[in-house]
Amino acid sequence: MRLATWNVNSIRSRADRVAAFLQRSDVDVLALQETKCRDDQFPEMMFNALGYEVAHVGYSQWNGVAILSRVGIEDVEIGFPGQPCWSAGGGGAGEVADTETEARALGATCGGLRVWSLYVPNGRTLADPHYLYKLDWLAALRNAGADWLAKDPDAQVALVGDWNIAPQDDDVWDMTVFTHSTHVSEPERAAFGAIVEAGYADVVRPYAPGPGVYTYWDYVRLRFPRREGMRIDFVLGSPALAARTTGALIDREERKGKGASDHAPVIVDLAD
DNA sequence: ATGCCATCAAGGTGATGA
Repeated sequence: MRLATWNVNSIRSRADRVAAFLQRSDVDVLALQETKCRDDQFPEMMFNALGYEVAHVGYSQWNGVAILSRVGIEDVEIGFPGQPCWSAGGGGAGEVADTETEARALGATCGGLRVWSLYVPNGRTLADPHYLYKLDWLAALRNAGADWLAKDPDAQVALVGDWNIAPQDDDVWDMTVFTHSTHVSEPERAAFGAIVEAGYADVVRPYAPGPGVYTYWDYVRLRFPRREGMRIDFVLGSPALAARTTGALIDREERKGKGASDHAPVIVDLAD
């Protein structure tokens, strides 16, 4: 089975590229992030025509996650247990809390594999409330993930998507550029490490070692041709899933040309 | 060995991204 994850930065702008990628790469299950649309706007029929079933959650032009599968989609779950809500404006006396669970996590069982398509909050800046939200979100994900393995240590679980964290210094092209930035801070790296500690291994890195191996390149300042990127998209697998992994790759080709997402797809091959 | 910011909704600009 072939599993992939891709932050597409708008599915409506990228639908043709995604369809071509599915066919070219022979992917069975594809998790998407940043679809940037509501459910009724998702170009589902185009993927149905290629043999894929679609599960999606999106409430507005922000966030949005999906799973496409040609090996079945069962037990679709919007959000993971304990997923924090984003809240703003609710702190002061007399203020009305503005809270919502954002469209950042979608689970589904595809061909016996429990897949979670995840779009971890960006964090914005170290001083921004969104940064604390990001850390809370990751801590809650760790707890949910630990729970799944406590209930079934042999579960085949894939936590995939845009983690918005560069866990190692080699995962950015120049650490000096990221001083006092999000994505590389110790609390973020600790939060990512806690999920690894809970039993979810990066199954891609052994097959795509750095330095200089990235999944994201900013649109500005020739970042891609200059090979100035970040490794922030990951497939973390439970022990049973990691044991099945036979290969992995980051598809840099998809970052090339007009109309590319700023992220490249990450692909994992699993033994049948 | 790629190509010099993109996306959305709303409005003619602002928010978001990492």
